[in-house]
Amino acid sequence: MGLAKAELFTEEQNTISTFAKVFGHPARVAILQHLFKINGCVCGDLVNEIGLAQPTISQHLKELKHLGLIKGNVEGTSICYCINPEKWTEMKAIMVAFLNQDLTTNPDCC
Amino acid sequence: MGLAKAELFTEEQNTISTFAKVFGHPARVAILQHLFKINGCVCGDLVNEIGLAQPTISQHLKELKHLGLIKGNVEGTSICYCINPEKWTEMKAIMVAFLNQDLTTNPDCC
DNA sequence: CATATTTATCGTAATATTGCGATAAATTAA
DNA sequence: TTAATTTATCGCAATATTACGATAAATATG
Repeated sequence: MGLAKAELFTEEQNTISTFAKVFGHPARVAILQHLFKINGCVCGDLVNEIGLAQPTISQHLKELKHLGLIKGNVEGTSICYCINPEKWTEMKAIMVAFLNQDLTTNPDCC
Repeated sequence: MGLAKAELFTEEQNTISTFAKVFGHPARVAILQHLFKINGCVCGDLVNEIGLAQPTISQHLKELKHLGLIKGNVEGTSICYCINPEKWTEMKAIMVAFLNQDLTTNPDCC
């Protein structure tokens, strides 16, 4: 049904999957990598950098902004988007904790 | 159109988004956390642990297995699934490198 | 072999995501 | 104000994901 039953899961599990979901499209990964590489950027640059149409890029930016991972400020006729360091750090802590679950105390059972 | 244009992106970007996608559903996050907590498990246990139907759990396990993050061995009438430590470590290195992009050299521009 | 148990697969319905053309909205400049 | 520039939103089509009932497949047990 294309619908995750959020109420079945812990808040942590839902948070992890929400962050993971936004990284689940290569365009958003590319946007974030580009934002890290330069200091802020406008949507127009991204349209050239990535090969997707302007409305599509705008939509991906919206999703990243909705999670707070990027923020945008109006700068004349264009908009300057950049990483939100505080939110990125917060997200990173959650994701790394998930990824760092101890393998050594769970030996291969199979 | 529901279809990511993989050819527009680098192999790294596609790899990151593929791993992220599998973490983009709370049920799969819950399955992995459960597998870390105990030493291997069967699908039946997961059906009780999580509130989803058996075919649904089986489908999620299939996706995790397809990426190599878990492996399953036949054990009588049931199947013992567990984390694949090598693949987990490989995935972790890729994801952590993405998450660890340097924030300090990219000061907030907005 | 027949039955029970466990997991996988099939088929289908409901919902979500992706992509983009058309167009609106916002801002700057002439 | 008008025109140009840039980004956001709308609307739609195509594809993907999620969930699960029904059922098949595999294995163990009597």
